[in-house]
Amino acid sequence: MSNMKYSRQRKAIIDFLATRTDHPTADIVYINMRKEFPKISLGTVYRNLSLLVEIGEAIKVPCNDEAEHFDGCTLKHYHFQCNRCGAVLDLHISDMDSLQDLNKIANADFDGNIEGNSIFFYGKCRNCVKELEKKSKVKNEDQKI
Amino acid sequence: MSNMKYSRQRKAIIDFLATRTDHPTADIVYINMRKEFPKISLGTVYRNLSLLVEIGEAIKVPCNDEAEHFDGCTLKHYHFQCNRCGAVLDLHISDMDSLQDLNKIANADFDGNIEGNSIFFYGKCRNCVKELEKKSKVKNEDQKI
DNA sequence: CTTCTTGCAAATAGTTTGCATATAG
DNA sequence: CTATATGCAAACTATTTGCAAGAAG
Repeated sequence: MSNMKYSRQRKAIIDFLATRTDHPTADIVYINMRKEFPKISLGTVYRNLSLLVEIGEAIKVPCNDEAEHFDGCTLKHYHFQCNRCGAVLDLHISDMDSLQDLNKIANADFDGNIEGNSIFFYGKCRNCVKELEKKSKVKNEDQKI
Repeated sequence: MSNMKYSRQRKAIIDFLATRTDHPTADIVYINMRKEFPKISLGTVYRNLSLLVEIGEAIKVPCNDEAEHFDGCTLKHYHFQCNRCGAVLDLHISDMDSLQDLNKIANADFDGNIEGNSIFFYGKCRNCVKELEKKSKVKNEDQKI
């Protein structure tokens, strides 16, 4: 990994991920890169994203979507996906203590070695909660996302 | 969903899922169905699997694999994936109390509505732990999975 | 110069779908 | 009979890869 050369495309992808909190898919990254590099290819985007994951500058967010989501923030945190609009959001839990022993608890009944876990929350995001409130008040209005 | 007709293929898929604890992918189901129905198509397998998921007779196991894994056991339990051999196993946690308040804890700092979570554990399964022990004793032996 | 990176296009893996035929009710 | 299910093949989506040309060190 030390044999990595600088590339403007990679730099742009890193910068882009840093500005986003919504964990874009490779395709979203691609679309945005094309503004600056009209001829960039999806292959380049994928190659760089997995390279960044390999060297720890990004993580793949495990969520139950068809497509992989990428996160430029590698600090430990949890993720949430809205099952109405599909947005993937960060979740910062202040009371982490409750989660500390999760692996230990799970290992108690498991014949093997548990090394980690990934927790994924789902529900309705703030916007969708609002939308739904509106809809229940004005029932004859069409659904707008 | 009440307009569902009986089919021998669907029955066989349900029975097959019930006998397996390792959460097969659609492809594995397909391969096994071909023993009884040599001309069954992957399309039929996929159609039935998603139908079963819809009516709650099976669940999609959320794991970070390329392919979807299906589980015939719809009772609440957790999953584990071995990051050496890729096996997906069930995890039965007896001390569930610790997990009860997870949504509540997460919701405390979240602007929206958390409805559920999925926890996925990873590490080394029993077999791989054994294999690795063997390897560290007999270092000149090749890796056998 | 040598190695890494890119753009392009073709390949791949998993899954879905249109359609004519077969089967259940 | 009528509606649902099947087999088959083609379509589709996300991702990966081979290769010749371009940029970095």
